Amino acid sequence: MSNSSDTKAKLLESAGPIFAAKGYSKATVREICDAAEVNLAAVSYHFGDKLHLYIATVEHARHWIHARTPDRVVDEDLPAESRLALMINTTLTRFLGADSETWHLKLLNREILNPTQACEKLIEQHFGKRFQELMDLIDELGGPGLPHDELERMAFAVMAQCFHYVIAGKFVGLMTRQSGTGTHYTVEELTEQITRFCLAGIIHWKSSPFPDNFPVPPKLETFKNTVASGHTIRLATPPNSVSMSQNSEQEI
Amino acid sequence: MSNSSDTKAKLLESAGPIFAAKGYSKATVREICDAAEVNLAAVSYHFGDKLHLYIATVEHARHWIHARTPDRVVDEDLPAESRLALMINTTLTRFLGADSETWHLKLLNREILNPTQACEKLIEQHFGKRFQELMDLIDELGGPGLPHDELERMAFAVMAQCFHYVIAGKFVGLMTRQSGTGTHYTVEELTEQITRFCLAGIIHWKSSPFPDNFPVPPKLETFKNTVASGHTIRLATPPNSVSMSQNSEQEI
DNA sequence: ATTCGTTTCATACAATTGTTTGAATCCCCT
DNA sequence: AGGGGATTCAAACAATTGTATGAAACGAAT
Repeated sequence: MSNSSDTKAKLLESAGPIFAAKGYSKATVREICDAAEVNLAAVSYHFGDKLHLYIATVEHARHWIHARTPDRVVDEDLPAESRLALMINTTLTRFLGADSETWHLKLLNREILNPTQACEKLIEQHFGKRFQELMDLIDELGGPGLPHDELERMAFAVMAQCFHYVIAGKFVGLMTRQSGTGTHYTVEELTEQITRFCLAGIIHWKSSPFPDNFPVPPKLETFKNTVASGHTIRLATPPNSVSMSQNSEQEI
Repeated sequence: MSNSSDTKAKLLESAGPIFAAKGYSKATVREICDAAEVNLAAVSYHFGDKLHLYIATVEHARHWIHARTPDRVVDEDLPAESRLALMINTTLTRFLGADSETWHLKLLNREILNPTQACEKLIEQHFGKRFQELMDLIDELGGPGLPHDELERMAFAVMAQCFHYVIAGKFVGLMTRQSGTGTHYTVEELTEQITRFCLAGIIHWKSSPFPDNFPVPPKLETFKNTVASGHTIRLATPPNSVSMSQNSEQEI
């Protein structure tokens, strides 16, 4: 064995930033091996092929993030409002904070936008648990006994606002370019904004009515009126395993 | 000139779904020309190169979407709550409705996630105006005189929730896979959910306090405590023009 | 009908990429 | 010391891709 794990580790460390910066298909095995200062055939020897090197790299990134920013242990005596603020702040710090520039986080962002097998493990080992905690918190805040689907969608409402500035960050930057408000999107300001907004939304959820004079199913003029209403959006590929498919990949 | 515009149009029509499905770099000129049933050299002749074919295709998609689902003219007499619901429903219908499966919308989604020159035009000609309308509406609902930055971030809160199920749709699908609540994410249910949640958030915004006993800047254990606080997130590339850069492209 | 600019075509080129191969080298164990 | 498996290496292969080339076909104006 000797220094086998040495080149393997060097490959993982070097593949990370390249995969994170250029994506899977645009990253070349050659430049990864060059960066790692190992031979070209090392990938094939240690990982089988490029795909399995990628999967191993994502796993490595997950371990790094988890070891570096572990889930904070919340004090049970803390009021629910503060715990929500804490949770939002933790998420924002993870995604927008100092570590947001590391390849580890960029790679995880990729997996959120375009999940592969590695993302499933991510959900099993991390996101699933945190999401359940968030739903419990919302149930505690919004008055108990909320239907599961409403609870779930509200949890996504919180997550969506945290994720938005990461995954659509470039778009936000373009939108705010002329108003010059780019400096108002710090972790602190966003923590306060999202917390207050979501707290108001959760606490007043039950008493917030949907406008009853909402215009009838407003099918657009040229819209196909067959499935314009009641259309269920497709959410990922069916129950099957998410794999590295050739088509429909998120890329540019 | 003769049938020059014919092959040009055929190229645009055929390049659209391919670019939308596979992204810019993974789409090949060969398959586009095969689909369009034109010669390989036609791209070089009519558009110069592959990049300018892509830009022209995005422009074409924008025109198609705009002609197919024009902005609805809202009745000024409608209460602000209903107008917000209408706006949310329109956005959701556009992004999750029947047209969400068309290549035109998929291509625009790509531009939101990873803007190029084409996205700047998109913002100038469409998103910018709609965003201003949304801010005006929020100002009307949340009690007038809200600071511009708060207004802007609240507008993003609305947008974030609408966009979330599109850009992170696969992730949402994986998260809800075991709870079996995938059927609860229709345009109608999401319209009601997001509208009620945001209405509560906007209307009770001023009276929603940030928890004062929020734990001090909770720097994580192993966190670099230099820039852990007050770190401004990077939003897109600086004031310069967004172009098709080699690195840091959203892809997989 | 001839001419000339425009457009299309088959083909080739140069560059890049993932993967394989077989020999050379290293390192541990007896 | 040396045998032998594990590892590394340089080189090459096969496939793909963007682009260039020069000839052929077309169409309208003279």
